[in-house]
Amino acid sequence: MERRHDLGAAFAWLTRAMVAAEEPVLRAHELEMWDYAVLSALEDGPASTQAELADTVRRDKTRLIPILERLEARGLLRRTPDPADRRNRVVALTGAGREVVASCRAGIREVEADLLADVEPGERAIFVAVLDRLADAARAR
Amino acid sequence: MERRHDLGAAFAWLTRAMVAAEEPVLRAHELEMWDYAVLSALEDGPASTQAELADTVRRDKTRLIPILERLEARGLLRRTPDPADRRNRVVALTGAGREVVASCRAGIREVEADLLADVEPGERAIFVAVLDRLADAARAR
DNA sequence: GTAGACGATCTGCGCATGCTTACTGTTGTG
DNA sequence: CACAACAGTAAGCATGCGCAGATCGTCTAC
Repeated sequence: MERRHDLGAAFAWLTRAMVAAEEPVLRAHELEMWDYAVLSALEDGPASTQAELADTVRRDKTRLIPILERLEARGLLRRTPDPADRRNRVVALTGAGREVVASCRAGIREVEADLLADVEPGERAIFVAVLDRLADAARAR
Repeated sequence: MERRHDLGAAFAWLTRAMVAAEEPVLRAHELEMWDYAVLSALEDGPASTQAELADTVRRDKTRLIPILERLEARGLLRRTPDPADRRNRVVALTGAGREVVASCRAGIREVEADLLADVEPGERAIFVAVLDRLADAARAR
């Protein structure tokens, strides 16, 4: 019987550690973790409704609203009424938002590199690839 | 520039997914997640103080107390005053506790196997090994 | 056109969390 | 012996969370 931590426990610890390690990066850009999550989700393209955006970032749609307002007030994103269905508000990054999230990501990549510094490059690549696939699968559920 | 999720986001999603997937296993043993975490932490040996135990499971010591009382009432662990320093209560698994946690772990290993089912065995071994090492490092901080 | 569905928003409930304070019993140090 | 430090316990506070309900404006199907 192999002797190791439960995967769930390992994921939980690493989540905590990453949140803590990334906090200075986000604070340097005056962003909360959820702000970054939202901006990051919009990088692949606008969200056609706020409800859809709430779903992709796994956050309650009512709790998402203050975040969107803050980010819009800072000029990082725009909410435009959808002319085809005026119930919807399309959420899209602005140029400034794209810059901020790119800068954040660069900082976060450094933190990640630090975490993985002691892992041999070959194993590191496999680890990251598998993690990415598993995350996709977990997200799809 | 490689196109992938942030590690932190991946860890967070997988944590959620594992908590959800393991819930039926724990419920079958009438355990909360924290109950399992406590019992699991005690598997390697008794905790010489409750504060130390709280620290290893990363839980506030005052919040740990009701958990310990519940588990002790169910006969899964024992809190014995330390004769050498009667301020301390040594927390140790009972035989029943050891059985329950072993049974839980077996169920959780199945859930984990399910998660990793689509990963090729060689990559799976590397992934699990690296994850385990990273978790240890994150925990030590 | 009327009814039902849906998106955005607001408000509030219940729950879990980490922290803080306070109290008691115990230890050991000066 | 007195006093500071520490473990265990209890109680309270502020925060953040998901979720439910209500409202309003907007579609869409009949």
